[in-house]
Amino acid sequence: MTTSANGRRRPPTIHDVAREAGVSRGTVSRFLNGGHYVSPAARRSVEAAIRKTGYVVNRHARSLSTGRSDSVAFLLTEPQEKFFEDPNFNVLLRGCTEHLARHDIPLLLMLAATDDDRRRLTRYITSGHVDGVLLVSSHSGDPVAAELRAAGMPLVACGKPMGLGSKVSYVAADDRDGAREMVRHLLDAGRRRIGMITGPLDTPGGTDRLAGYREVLAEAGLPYDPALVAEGDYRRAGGEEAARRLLSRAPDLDAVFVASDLMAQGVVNALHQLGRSVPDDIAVGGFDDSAAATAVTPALTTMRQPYDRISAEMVRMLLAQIAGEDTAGVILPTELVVRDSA
Amino acid sequence: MTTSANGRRRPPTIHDVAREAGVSRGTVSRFLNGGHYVSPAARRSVEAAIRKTGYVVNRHARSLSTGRSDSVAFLLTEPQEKFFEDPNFNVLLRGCTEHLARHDIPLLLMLAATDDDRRRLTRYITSGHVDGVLLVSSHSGDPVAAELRAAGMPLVACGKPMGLGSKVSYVAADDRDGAREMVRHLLDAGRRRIGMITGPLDTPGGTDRLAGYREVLAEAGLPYDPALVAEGDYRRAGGEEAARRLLSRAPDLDAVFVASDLMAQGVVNALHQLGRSVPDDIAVGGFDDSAAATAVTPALTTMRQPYDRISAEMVRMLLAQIAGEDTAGVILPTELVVRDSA
DNA sequence: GCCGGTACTGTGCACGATCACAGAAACCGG
DNA sequence: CCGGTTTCTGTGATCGTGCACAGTACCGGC
Repeated sequence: MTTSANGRRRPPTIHDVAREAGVSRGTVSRFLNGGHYVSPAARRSVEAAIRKTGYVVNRHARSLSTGRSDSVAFLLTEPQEKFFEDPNFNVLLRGCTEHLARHDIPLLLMLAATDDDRRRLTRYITSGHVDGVLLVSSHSGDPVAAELRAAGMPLVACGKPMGLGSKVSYVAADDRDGAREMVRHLLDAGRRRIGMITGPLDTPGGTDRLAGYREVLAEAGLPYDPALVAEGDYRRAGGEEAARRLLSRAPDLDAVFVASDLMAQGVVNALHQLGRSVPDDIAVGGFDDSAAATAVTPALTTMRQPYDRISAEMVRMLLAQIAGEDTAGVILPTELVVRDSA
Repeated sequence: MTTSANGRRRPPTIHDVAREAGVSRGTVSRFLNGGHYVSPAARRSVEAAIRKTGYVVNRHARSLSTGRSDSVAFLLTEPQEKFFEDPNFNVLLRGCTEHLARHDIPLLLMLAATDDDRRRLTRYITSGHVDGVLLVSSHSGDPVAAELRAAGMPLVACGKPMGLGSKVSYVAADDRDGAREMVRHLLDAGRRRIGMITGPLDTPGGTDRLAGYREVLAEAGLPYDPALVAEGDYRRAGGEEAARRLLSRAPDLDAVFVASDLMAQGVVNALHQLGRSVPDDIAVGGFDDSAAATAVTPALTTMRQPYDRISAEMVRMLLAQIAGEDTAGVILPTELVVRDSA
């Protein structure tokens, strides 16, 4: 006698509830979906029957019938470590979860580190399990995006996609303008030998911030010196390493614009170890205004990326696409946050 | 004229493929599921038809028919930041993903930070969208676990559950024995004033490691001094802070056993700032053997948790449960890794 | 008493797959 | 050429829902 009181394993169906409540399946179904056109008496007995049977709706059957799944994927097409380390990513993820929660839509995080994962998850997504996809990928010429769009899947990317022809909706911060403002801030503070540690230069975010840096230097009549620029990878350790490279090439730097706070944290550590004081010897400007900005001493002057607005906008656009509307790209402004490092 | 060549939006069904290939639905279905009893000629024309129509199986229909969903949830019932920071969590997650991939099963990561999220996701899970759940939660008297088990959902927890009556299968490292081995190692090195920074003491992992520490001290005839013990939260910053507390109370410590490498990293930083050298003044023993162990100088002596085996075991047990078998708890041994810090 | 309208209820079909089953075709040994 | 097995194929029935639709009951107004 191992099985419990109910010998059957089959979960209760809407039919069981209907029988228990003494009404028809249709009435139960109406009750479940808003409850319009259900008499108070029927409503009460259905409620009781649901409690008694422990009924939960079978989402496969519902989805098959309606064509919707009422869930959304958050797809990460790169190794998760890189993003999990970044406080901003957590803010973005949390924001998307919360905004979707208002519509009672669960968010499924899918991690695709390998090509094999990508294939498996692409198939999973296109086979109807989600209504739409929020995509995060720094190398955003991502074939996955094109593939999902081709399958007619609603999709919004975080960050400007690389290929312009792909017609992928996106939400991004204004990288170029943000970089301009930060470099101008450094110039206004009297700095003249300003270096930069960029993000990966095969991504739009990486190149746009570099472009802003170069523009402002040119406008100020300062020469562009490639020796003052080092490429980083948005990670803490990468920033530390890039700072060492940069200072060995150009010991006379008086400021560095670093394309992410996480890297800037590494930069500040490296400068301390090299005996340079921040900001007296060298000013450091970050980017993101992530938790890393205030976790370091001195606290970072940085460009705030409006991650709360970005997640809100991504969700809004995705729901619009799911509802059948077309959406385009959105670029949101950044904001200078002056603290102690510059 | 905004729509593309095919005016309809309806994705192709198995029926469309069958018609295109000149065979019946049954034959296409057999082809899709292993391909037994399908003649070579039929096979070829079905393959061609699938390519031509761009057919992908509708998983809702399949799941409705089979009762399976061929996907698994990885449920995190606490704020993600805490776990995402931990390199071990990434190893565990990656391991589960890979082991499931061998069975072609996608893993869906579900984050439940709030009670609201927990309700939503519990409903989502019990309504049939996944075949089983891998649960990670440090406060593992988790009501979610009990609820899912009550609904008959296969479930394996990472870490020993708090309530013994809950009958939840789990996989855990041998915390008590690991702690014993580390403290014995510190004693063997001649240390006598050994402090400890624990994990949260409302979790089994936290109390078991503390128990091991106390046992070995007692066996060595050393007194247990509560002033030498501080409670931490497994996070880097928490370790740093706990170390300061500990040293202000007991400046004559000659060793600390820290219940996680991430905290130990913070401890080493704090000790450096306080002018103590590691391991000469104070030896530091960690726990986990995570990436943090080698990211710090000196590299940490630590207890390795076999995360690759843990993930393998969790997946194996979950699949067994899905197949209808019963599984119990599994405790895996840890291993002392001697490096420079102790 | 008939009318139109509103509130409510039940029936049957559709969704897109799997699966059991029956029957056809092919093969094979005697 | 027969009976028996194996291989292959198509035809319903089925899974649990939502939804369109038909139908009932009640109500107020002329």
